[in-house]
Amino acid sequence: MARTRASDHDLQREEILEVAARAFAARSYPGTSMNDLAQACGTSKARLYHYYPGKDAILFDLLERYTGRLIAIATREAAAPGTPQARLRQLIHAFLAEYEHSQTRHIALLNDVKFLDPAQREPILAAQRRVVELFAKAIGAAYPQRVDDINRTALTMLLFGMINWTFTWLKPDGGGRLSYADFAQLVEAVFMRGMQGLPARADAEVAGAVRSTH
Amino acid sequence: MARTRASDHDLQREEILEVAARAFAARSYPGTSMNDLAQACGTSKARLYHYYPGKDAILFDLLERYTGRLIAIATREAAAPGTPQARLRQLIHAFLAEYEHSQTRHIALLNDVKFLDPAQREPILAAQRRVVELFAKAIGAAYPQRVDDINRTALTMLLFGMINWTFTWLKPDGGGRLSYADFAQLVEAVFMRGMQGLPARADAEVAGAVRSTH
DNA sequence: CCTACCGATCGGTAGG
DNA sequence: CCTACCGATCGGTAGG
Repeated sequence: MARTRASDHDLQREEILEVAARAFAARSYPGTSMNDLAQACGTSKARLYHYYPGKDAILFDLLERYTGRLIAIATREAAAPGTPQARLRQLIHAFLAEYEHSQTRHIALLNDVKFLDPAQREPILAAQRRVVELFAKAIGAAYPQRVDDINRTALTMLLFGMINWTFTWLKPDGGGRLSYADFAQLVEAVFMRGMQGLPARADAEVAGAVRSTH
Repeated sequence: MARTRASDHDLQREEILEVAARAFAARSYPGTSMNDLAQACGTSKARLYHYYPGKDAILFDLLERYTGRLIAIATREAAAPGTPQARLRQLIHAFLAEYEHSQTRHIALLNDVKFLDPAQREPILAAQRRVVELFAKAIGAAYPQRVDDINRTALTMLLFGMINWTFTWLKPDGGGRLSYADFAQLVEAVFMRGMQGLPARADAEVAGAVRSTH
């Protein structure tokens, strides 16, 4: 046998997570029973309990893996070459590319974190905060004169709002006339042009003026 | 007695809806039992069943009233005086003002429509489509040269994305430094400036040219 | 005689 | 890794 016991175990868990993400997205976490999951997996409830100690462990593993992937993408793009604006553009495109094939996991992340107990919920929320922070940094670096402590979070959530709920209307792989890549282009155009329209910070101008007179 | 039987009945139902919206927002529809609702209302389950024939009827009444309010707002703003751009600006502000004090109902609308059976779900979805359509019309009227059949839905959902998930991060009434009205200003600035950056439609330009040469 | 409820419990099913 | 179950709780309804 080529595959070891451990790797097979992991493969089984991945299949369970795939099915669970679909079920949680369709009926939510409390609306999905372990019997639902067993049936969707074509197996028994007892078999599920062999791979995971409980329903919550399935949700936690699912969300931990997914948020880990989002952090990896955001971290990778933050270290990419090019100008800050080019990096922000790449970040938008990279996230929408990920969202295109992670719809069910994304829905579970947005709707079901609240059903984890605090000890499991906290690391997931921390990961989400980390992703938001990486976006905030990317926006601030691209538009240093437009972003301040007051509008920083709002601008970040405004950009997230544009891309984070595509699953509600945009289907993957050419269901409609507009692809995820097309939409990324549109988000980039509207957001980045929109940022240029914001008033420049007074202190940013002063800092520049001070620097230029010394 | 000043209050009639009917109006008292209606008052009771409104109080139930208020509590139910809070519960559904916090724990989702399937995660909320009739016992939970009864306890939160400080009453008995039997009393709940006196006012509503079932749990689903509570969710339906809640969502029907809320979507009705959203349609009323969008319809009112569509008929307001001023330029198309001023109307779009007013529409953004009016929706964010509504969202500020409808957070729990809004969460229930976004997460729990799927738990209604098809006969009850369809009118709610139709109402949502109506709201989207009114926004699409407002955007198209404000920027006739930037909107076409391909980007119309995407631009509408992009604007909805900016405002529709404020409940995830923006708290009502000055919890933070940024108010809902401030955020509406920011959305207006970024979106409307962003729209100006989109390429003008070829046929729109041609139509204008044709008109000017005749 | 109806409405507006009550305490108690129905038949089934949840996670484990 | 299945069958046979558990304590508890689900949405909904009985009699009075």
